[in-house]
Amino acid sequence: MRFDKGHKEQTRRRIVETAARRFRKEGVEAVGIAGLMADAGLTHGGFYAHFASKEELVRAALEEASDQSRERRCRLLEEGESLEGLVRSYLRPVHRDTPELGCAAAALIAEIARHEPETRAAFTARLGELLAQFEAVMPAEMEAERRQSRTIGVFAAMMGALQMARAVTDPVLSDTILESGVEAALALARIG
Amino acid sequence: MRFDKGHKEQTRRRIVETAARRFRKEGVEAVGIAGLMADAGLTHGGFYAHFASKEELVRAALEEASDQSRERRCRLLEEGESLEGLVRSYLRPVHRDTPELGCAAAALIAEIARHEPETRAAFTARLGELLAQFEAVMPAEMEAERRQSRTIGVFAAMMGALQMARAVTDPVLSDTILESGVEAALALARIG
DNA sequence: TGTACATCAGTGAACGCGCGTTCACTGATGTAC
DNA sequence: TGTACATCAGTGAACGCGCGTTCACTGATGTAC
Repeated sequence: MRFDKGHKEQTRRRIVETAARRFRKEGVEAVGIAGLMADAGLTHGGFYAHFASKEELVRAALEEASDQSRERRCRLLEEGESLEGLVRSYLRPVHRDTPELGCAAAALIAEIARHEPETRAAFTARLGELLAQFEAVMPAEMEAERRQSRTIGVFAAMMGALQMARAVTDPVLSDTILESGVEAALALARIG
Repeated sequence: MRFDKGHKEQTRRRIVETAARRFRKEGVEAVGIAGLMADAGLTHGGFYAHFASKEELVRAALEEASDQSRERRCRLLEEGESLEGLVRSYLRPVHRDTPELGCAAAALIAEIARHEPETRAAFTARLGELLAQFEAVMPAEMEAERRQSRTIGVFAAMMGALQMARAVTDPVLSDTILESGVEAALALARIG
C-alpha cells in the first residue's frame, strides 16, 4: 500500500497512546497485543514491526504516560498554580475516576516492581524527574536537608491516597481519603 | 482414600496460605491455579472442591494476608511498641524485600481496584480495621477531628513509600525513600 | 468376624480460549528505464 | 508516456503454551448387615 512519509511513526504513536491508556486502566498483564492493536485500528501481526516485544511497548507507554503527566503539571504551574494546586489537582475525584488518563505510577507501580530491571530503571528515571519537579515548588523557606525527604513524603502520601480512594467501595470513605490525602500532603509541605 | 476429620479444612488452609504468599509476591493475575495447587502439593482438579472460583480464593487469600498483618501489629503493640514502632517496622528494608510476607494492600491495592465489587468490599472492610488500629495508637493529644484524616495520611504515606522503594532500581534511592516515608508518617502523626 | 457398599478428597484428561510471537504474503505507490 | 520492478506497512494463519473451569474417575476408609 506504500504509505506517506511519517505514516509508520504516526501508527507507532497511536499504538503507544492506546497502550498508555489501557495499561493504566486495566493493568499491563490484562491487556493483550491483539486487542490493543484492534483498538488502534490494526491487526496484531504488525505489532513486531514497531516493537521488539510487549515489554518494549510497556516502556514506551510508561514514557508516554509520564510525558502527559509532566505536561499537565507544567501547564498548571504556568497558569500560576503552586504545589498546593498540583496536590489538589492530583487528588480530585476526576483523577480517581479516570485512571486511564492519570498518574502511571499510581496505576502501575506495584506491577512495574515485578517487571524487568530495564523497565524499572526507565520508571525510576521518570519518577526522579517527577520528584525534582515537585521539589522545585516546595516552599522556599524549607530547610535544604528536608526538602528531598519531604518531597518524597508528599508524593508517597498523594499516590497512596489515590490508590486507596480507587480501591475502596464506600464512596463517602473514598472522598474522605482524597481530602485526607490533600491535608496530609499540604501538612508535609508545611502549607495551610 | 478417606481422610482424617479436618483434613479437607487443613488442605484448604494450605492452598489459601500458598495463594496469600504468591499473590503478594507475583500479583494475582500472574499466578495460575495449576501452579498454585502444585505448590500446595496437589493437582489442579481438586481446586473447585474448595473454592467456587479463583476470585473466591483471592478474597480468602486477602483475608489471610490481612490476618497475618493484623497479628503482627498486635504483637508489636503488646511488646510495648507505639505507632512509631509500627511505622518503622513497616518501612524496614526486610519488608520492602519480602512482599510475599508483607502488607497485602501495598502489593495488591491497584489490582484490587480492578476486581469485582465483592472483592473490593472485602478489602475495604480490612482496610477499615487497619485504619482503626492505627487511629487507636495516634497520639492521645491529637484533636478528634484530625485523627481520622491524619491516620489515613499516615498509612497512605507508608504504603506509597513502600511501593516506591520496591519499584525503584537505585538501592540508595530506595533506602532514602524508606527513610523519607518514616519521617513523613511520623511528622503527620506529630511524633519526633 | 466377614463382606458389601457408601463416602468423598483428590486425580488427571479434556473443554474452549487467549496469550506473545513468527512469518509468508498482499498490494498500493514510488522509482527506473 | 508507458511498463516493470522494488518497497514496506500492514495482514492473517499458525506456533506452542498456559489459562480457568468441568467432570468422570480412583481408592482408602468408615459403616451396615
